[in-house]
Amino acid sequence: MASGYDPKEIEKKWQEVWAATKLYATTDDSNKPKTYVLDMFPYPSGEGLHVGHPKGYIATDVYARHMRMRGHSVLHPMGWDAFGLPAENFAIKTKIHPRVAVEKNIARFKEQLAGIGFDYDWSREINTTDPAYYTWTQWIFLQMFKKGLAFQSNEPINWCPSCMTGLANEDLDGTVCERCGTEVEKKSLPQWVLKITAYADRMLADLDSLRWPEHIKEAQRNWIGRSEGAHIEFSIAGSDKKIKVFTTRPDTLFGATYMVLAPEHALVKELPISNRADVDAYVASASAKSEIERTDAGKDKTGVELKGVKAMNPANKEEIPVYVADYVLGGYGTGAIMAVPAHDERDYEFAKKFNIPIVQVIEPKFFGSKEVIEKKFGTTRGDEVRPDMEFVRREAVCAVVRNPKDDTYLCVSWKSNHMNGLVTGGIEAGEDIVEAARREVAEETGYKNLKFVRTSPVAINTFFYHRVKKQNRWAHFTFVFFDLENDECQAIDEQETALHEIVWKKKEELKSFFTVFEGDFVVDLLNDREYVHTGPGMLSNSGTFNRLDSEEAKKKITELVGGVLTTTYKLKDWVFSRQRYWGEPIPIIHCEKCGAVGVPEKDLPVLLPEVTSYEPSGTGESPLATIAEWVNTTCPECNGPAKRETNTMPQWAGSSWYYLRFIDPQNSEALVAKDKEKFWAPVDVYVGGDHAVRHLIYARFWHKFLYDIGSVSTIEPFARLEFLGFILAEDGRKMSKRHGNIIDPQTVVAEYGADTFRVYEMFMGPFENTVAWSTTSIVGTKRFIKRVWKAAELVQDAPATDLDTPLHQTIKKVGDDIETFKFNTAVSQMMIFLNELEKSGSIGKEQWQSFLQLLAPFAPHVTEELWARLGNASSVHLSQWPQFDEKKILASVVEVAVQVNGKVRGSVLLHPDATEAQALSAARADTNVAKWLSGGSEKKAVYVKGRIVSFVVEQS
RNA sequence: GGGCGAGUGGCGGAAUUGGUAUACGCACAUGGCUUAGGACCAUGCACCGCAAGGUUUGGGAGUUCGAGUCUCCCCUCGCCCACCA
Repeated sequence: MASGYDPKEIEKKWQEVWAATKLYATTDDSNKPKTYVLDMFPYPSGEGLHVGHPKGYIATDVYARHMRMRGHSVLHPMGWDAFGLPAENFAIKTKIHPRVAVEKNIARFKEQLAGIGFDYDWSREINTTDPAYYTWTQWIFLQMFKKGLAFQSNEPINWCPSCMTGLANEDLDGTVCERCGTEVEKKSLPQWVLKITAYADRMLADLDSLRWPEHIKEAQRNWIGRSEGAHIEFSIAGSDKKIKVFTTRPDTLFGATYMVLAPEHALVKELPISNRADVDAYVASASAKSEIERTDAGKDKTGVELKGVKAMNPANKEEIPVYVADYVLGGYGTGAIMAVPAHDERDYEFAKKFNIPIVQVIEPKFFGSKEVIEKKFGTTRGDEVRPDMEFVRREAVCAVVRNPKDDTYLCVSWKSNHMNGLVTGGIEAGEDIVEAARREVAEETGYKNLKFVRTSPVAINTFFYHRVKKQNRWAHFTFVFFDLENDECQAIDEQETALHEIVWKKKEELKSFFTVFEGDFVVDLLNDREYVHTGPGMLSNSGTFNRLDSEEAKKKITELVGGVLTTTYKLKDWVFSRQRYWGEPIPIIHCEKCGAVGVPEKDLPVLLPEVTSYEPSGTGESPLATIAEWVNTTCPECNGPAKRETNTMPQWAGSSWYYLRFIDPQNSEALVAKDKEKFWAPVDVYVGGDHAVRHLIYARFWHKFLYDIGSVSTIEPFARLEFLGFILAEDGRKMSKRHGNIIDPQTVVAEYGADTFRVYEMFMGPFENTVAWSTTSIVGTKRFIKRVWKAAELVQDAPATDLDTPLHQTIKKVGDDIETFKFNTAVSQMMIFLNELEKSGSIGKEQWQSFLQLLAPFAPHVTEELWARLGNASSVHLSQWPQFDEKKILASVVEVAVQVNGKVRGSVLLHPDATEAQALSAARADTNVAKWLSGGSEKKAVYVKGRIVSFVVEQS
């Protein structure tokens, strides 16, 4: 009889054994395949860990243990991202040195982690605030400085008046500081900036090679925000000044009917404006407005015309007005736009409000090639464009007739070829468009009392093959909207009646009803009275460019007006200085004679000096600036008097390369030794969530730089990324001190044991899902572990043959599921196996060992104990992962459901290799199936091997 | 407004990718064992129905012998980005 399951005792015992035997020491053993598994390392906050933090750590632990059992050399390290504002703000409040607070927090974190039973090799622990670590952070900065990728700038930056430091765009939450929520200001300070934009295209392109969740890749793309377009200059009448704009749509230039300058734009001050007072007032009110108000996309457009100023549209040489408006942002593109109200919703809204002309220059184009039609309808209908035929262009009209009584639309359905559409027809020479539409409606449908509502400003071009006229047609459709006044009908020509029938359809039925391929567009048009066509198309009202495709026109029109095709990014260069104490000193010395000089590499690290006060000066200088003996130094180049750079690096610096240091944490010669880097890099699986987008951008940027200077051998740092879903408190809110709903993992481990805790976190739901903690549900996994404990009593020498199939299915599923991070179903499969085991009543020793091995990555302590009790001398965690036998996965008999007319009427037991004939006859022999078959004549019978038998019976 | 994703029992969630929907677990119910139990064991548990049977994966249509899964329309929710020219 085994004694009762006591997690406290066995967990402590094995953790001590593992530590004493250095069971998890990482070996750089290049004879084995390698796996590098990494969590986003934590910031050791004063709050300690809550049960949400270890979820990712458990996942990587399971994955790492499993890969080790599969014979891999495994690197699974842990460390601390310990620079940053919270520790510093705490220091300001308490006068305790941030280093002291950080050490204390780390000790607490380690204590909390210790009880969970991770397989970290603590000899590789790193800490970003350790001089032996940050010397290499500074070294990387120096290499960037040498390559001109780190440079000084005086441009106005975001300044948080509360944190008293400059911030990168990425540190903002909209327009407020993401740490303290204070509205940021613009401030001009000398800043260090990293040229991350130089890597934008590579960061974009190399995403394709990564095994990352699509939504994270998409977030990276959005963050980089590449857009291709052109810079175009507009001259100003009576001035030599020019307005330079960036546009992604140079093809719409002929439709640019006004221009807008951002309130911050330099020209607003410089131009000879006759209503100066109004303009200045507007600019002042725009800058006074909180940026949240200003950038709220939903709000009404505001702006003021610059009177006395006219710009010239370089395409059609027309004079157009210039406005200042805050819907144009100073920080993007050139801070000025050409406005094309016909093809941009924001410009449209503004133009409507200020009565500015709207000129359509792009007409939607629907080209009915064979491919397009096949893709949309899955089949061709004979109206596809004939590739070798000329097009005959016709002016045409499309009548949109609404019956206001029941809100339905008049449609016609052609009998001969199943075409469903609206009433359309050609416009006769000299005929008015609206008259033509009325005539077509009357001829085709008989309705004659129509109230004209509007014509759509947007015309479209449809290219198709006219089956009756046997020619390629290019129909230029204008839309005319009517309301039906009454049902009065005139007689329709019999010929017409024979061709088609009339149907009234509700708006929401139209999309599926239409079989003309411009149908979707027509529905959009009637859904949206203010429809603005922002897509591609065919040019109109554009002089010699008319009828050109918009894509081609982009280049040609840019050339015409002397513009330059160019690419811009949302991503801005990275403002890299912080005016704070607790960060890596930027290793630069300012000399009056030599300028900014890099600290020689032999003098690294530039140690963070001791200070008496951690307060930022508030003048834009860091606390370091107050330490004269540290600041004053000599220039490494001319030996003259010089001053140290007093700004520090942002918290992101240390985390941008830490994954490399784990590979070779003690190296004092290089940030990582080449051979070790070659062996371990890249990170095979990287796990995290939350602020991942920015961290990933920065780390990828640094990594690519390190690749360029030969420090690393891979172009990307993280080959595979798994996104972590968070754990919420039981009340569904985030766990926080403020809500008082934090659950400490130590409490849970003390009450349920580490193995239960680990299995529960993996079983809670899909790994990427956000799930609320549940103190009631965790007992389920506790029961499971206890039942495993008890099942050890069922072990016998002889294998239980009835467990062969479930065991081998479980081996396969658990292995596959760990590989794909589907831990919840891996656990559930092991529960299923345990149920089978208990039902069977006995299990062979070998089978039991295999099961323990499968469970070992999830519940390392209890499995180690039971493994040892079987007489194994070495650890289960170093044992070899069990192999499944394909043959044993297949059961010797399978239960196959039998359907009659789609309903399950019985099931039959079949050999997996049974033939269709055998399956069908067995199915027919089932009494209940026979009953349902006897009601009629059998039309069809299907057998899908091992799955299903399906009969179709026609009732007689 | 844009992008991405998701809607399955009272709850967390499964479903070999088009093949018996609701696995596994929680909660709940009944019974057992117990001095006791927030321990353990057994049974039941999508819905309607005494049953035969019928209905059910947000709603509606379609393709198919067969749809949670594929196609179209509509509704709801979540996340990220948001006047990016």
